[in-house]
Amino acid sequence: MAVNAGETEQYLGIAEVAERTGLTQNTLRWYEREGMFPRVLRGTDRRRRYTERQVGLLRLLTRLRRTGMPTREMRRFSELLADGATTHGQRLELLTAHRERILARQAELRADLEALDDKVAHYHWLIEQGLDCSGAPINAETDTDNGGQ
Amino acid sequence: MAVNAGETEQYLGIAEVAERTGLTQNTLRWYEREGMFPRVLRGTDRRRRYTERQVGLLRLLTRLRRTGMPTREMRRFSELLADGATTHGQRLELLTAHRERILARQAELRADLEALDDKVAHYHWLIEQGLDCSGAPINAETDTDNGGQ
DNA sequence: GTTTGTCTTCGCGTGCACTCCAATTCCTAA
DNA sequence: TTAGGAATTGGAGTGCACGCGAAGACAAAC
Repeated sequence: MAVNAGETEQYLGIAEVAERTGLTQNTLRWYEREGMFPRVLRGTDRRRRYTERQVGLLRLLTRLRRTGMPTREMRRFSELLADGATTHGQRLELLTAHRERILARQAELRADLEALDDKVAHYHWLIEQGLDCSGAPINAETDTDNGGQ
Repeated sequence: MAVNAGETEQYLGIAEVAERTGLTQNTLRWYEREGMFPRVLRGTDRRRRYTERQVGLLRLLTRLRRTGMPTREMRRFSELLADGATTHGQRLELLTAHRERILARQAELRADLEALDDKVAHYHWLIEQGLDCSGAPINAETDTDNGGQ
């Protein structure tokens, strides 16, 4: 430990950032190499020194990725960041477009969950009817179930 | 067309099933080959003949996959189907476990969407303050933004 | 009876998002 | 001064879920 022993203490080493963001060290390096994250400042020992602000950005990126944003869009976002305050509009555009995808995904999930619930209810019903526990009655072909609707 | 010309008409060709399930023909064949779907009956010409019931099952499998079920679990489910009515309990178990995952995913999505909304609001505010459109004022370093709370 | 078109099987190829590795560098502790 | 341990780099490998193309079979159309 004590990555920031001889320095300002306000900078974070990669190990701590990994722990705080849930990303692995490998992923952090890979994001940076591939341009998904702006270049991180290095100390005199060539090691990465993250700021609190950058950890915040990583948390945002984690959420974007987890909600299905492809890496090339994260890259695009990172480029816009590097271009400074003149790109706020474009960043907003990118984020709102992604927001729409999340909403669509939520609707899809809801519908899929509902269908699954119907199926679960159906199985509960079947079991209550005694159609389980190796007392297989009537027909026992390959497609004995997956009922109607 | 006319896959079921010389036969009972109640069977469906792979093309129609692909269209009705949203899966490609490749995926349908692959599911079957890899055991994610029970063996499909063949006609005299060796081609697949699906039943309406199987289309229903495919729709369920599509929902399971779309909601993140790994293929080995779909395989497991398919095996249970082949074992007939004695496995209703195990199928129910598998489906309810997956249901829990969907609920967790929904909660995660909600939280991520909320964070994104905060971010979007932040950018709206920034732009209203005039911090856009190449009139970059104050500081224009690499990390000029992504503010904490 | 040849063409056209759709299907078959088998197996290699692809895209994405990491993940791991080897060789090296640097700081700290003994 | 030496050893240990954590971090660095570039590049190769992995797992998942398909995608795709070749070679051949068969039915209906011409």
